[in-house]
Amino acid sequence: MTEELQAAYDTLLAAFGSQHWWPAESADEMIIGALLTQNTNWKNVEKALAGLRRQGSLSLAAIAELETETLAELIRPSGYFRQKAQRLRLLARSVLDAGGLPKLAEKPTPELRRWLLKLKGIGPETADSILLYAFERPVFVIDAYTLRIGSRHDWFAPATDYAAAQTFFTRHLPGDSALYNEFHALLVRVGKEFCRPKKPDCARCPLYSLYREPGPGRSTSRKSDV
DNA sequence: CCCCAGGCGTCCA
DNA sequence: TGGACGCATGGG
Repeated sequence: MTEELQAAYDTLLAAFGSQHWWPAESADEMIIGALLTQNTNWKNVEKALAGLRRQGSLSLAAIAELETETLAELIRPSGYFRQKAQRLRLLARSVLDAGGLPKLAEKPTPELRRWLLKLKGIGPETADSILLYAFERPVFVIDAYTLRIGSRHDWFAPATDYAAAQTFFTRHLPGDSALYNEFHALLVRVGKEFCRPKKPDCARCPLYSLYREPGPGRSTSRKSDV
């Protein structure tokens, strides 16, 4: 399985090239984008980030000072803008109260992850995205595409939850943040194009040649990975 | 018109 | 513990 995963990574990298994630010019911008992109098209997030940048508010310090209503209007294009304004402001204030990002970076990864997960609006994917892309910790990010692609390829069962899927990847890959960075970005890339929920285009997917129809007993014979 | 997007919190069985 | 639902804009 380790070889199969490596083959998938190599195939994706050959097909799409390096994705250069996260697309942000600062850690602050990365973290802001991570919150805004929850269940939201990245194009919409870019509009919201542009709005913040135009106001000189594309930083956690600036956001912490904005009124929630003002912030909501600035990020409106990213959707769920009332919720996100509240949660983004809370996140910004929490980071500052904790002494800023450099201070937070002193925490070991498990403690930092727990700290992030306590914040309203930060779930496992957002927390792990921040850990990987802002703090460069070797944490594999799971998202809807990853779950879809992973179950499709029988890497794990269809009902596998976030933690179990994450365990699967970390068990079969070396703990390398650069690898996790690129792999997750590539999974999102291939997912967007070929693995949409109701419009999958598996036959043209670069991973198709690696896909094997589950044989008798195979789909439930992954006890070693659970 | 429908589908969907780089989720999360809440509620309820 | 897990499944439904609300949150919302904007592009295809």
